[in-house]
Amino acid sequence: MKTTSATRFAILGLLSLEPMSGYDIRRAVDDVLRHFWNESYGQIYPTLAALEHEGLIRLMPAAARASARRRKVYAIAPAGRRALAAWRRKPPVYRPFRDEMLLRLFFGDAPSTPALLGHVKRLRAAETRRLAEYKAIEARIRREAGDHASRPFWRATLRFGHHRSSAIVRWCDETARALRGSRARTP
Amino acid sequence: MKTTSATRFAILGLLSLEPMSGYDIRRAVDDVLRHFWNESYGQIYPTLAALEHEGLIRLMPAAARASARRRKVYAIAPAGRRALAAWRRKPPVYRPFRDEMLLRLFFGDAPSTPALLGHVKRLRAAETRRLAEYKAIEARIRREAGDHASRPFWRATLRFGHHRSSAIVRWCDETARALRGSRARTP
DNA sequence: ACGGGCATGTAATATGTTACATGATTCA
DNA sequence: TGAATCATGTAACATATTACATGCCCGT
Repeated sequence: MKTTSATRFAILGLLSLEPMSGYDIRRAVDDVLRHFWNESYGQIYPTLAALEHEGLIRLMPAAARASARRRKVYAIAPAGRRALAAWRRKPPVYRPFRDEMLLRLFFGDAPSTPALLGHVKRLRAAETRRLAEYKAIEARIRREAGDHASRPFWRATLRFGHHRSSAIVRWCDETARALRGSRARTP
Repeated sequence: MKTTSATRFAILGLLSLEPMSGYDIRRAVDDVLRHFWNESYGQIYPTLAALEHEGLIRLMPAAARASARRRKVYAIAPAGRRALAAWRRKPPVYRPFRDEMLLRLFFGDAPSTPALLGHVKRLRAAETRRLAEYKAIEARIRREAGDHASRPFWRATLRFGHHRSSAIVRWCDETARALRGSRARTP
């Protein structure tokens, strides 16, 4: 394996906060990393097995687990913390991004303009929803992580989302105006 | 094949502008779609074959080709134009995005702060470069596509990049300030 | 004559999602 | 007791990148 994937570090990162099962990790990703990350079970379970094999995480003894269920709770090992720290300092590799909405827009023409305006409108609604979510998360961080050492970092990622979504909303408004205008000029 | 991939439509879209070879398509993607799309030869050539098989594009006769070289130039077929038009109107499927820089930042701590500030600084430089590129492309559109019907659509995608990059630059500045500040407060 | 760009294509590999199989536990 | 949720795992499939193989054509 060549493994340039960040999946293992997302998992290691979450385990650095507290011990978790594969199921917990999935939930944590969906709950807290959602705005800039995602993982599926198909990635999580095999990666967990590999990480344990490499000694970066340890399976906690059943006795120490919260319930009698057959959950498998993993904790990060010292080698895992070191790997995480090293990865954190490494400049992220650039991943070219793809945007299907922009692709549609680029190949737009007069007859498709109403449909494209619909795409823009839906995007605007989605980004507006995100802005509201960010506000809720910010309140939650203030409440639950008042003094946590990670707070400034969590806040920074949140602010990224805020800046990004605000900019997209502004773009949607500008573009709706421009496209309605050009449709009027070119009937 | 289930084929929800937009690759075929990126190719169809480019061929709707003018007939091209696989090599040309790769160059066009890198040249004009670069800011929101990418394709590799490994995708382009097999997709071209499939598209021709389905009758969405046609191989132009060698005689009609610009040079005597063994280039294979494809033109979009009427069925291809129809498929492109139908796709254009379909709301884009949401693809969750992943940002490795934000992932690093989220799992940041005091000792890694200087490295993270480095990531932020490099991102700022990259987005600033993009802004300059957008300006150059805007001038080029004005020059080369003064009256082209696609101009409003091309401009809209460009404006998206502008809004996005500007917002990220602002976030970088804000975040650099915040992280330097919290490093000072938590030594 | 040869280096660089033009040009097509494939194989190996990486990465990821989705759907399914399986079953335990909890609670109304 | 039955539905919802917890929980683990895998197989099939989809998508994409990278590296390689191959060879032509043009200008110096």
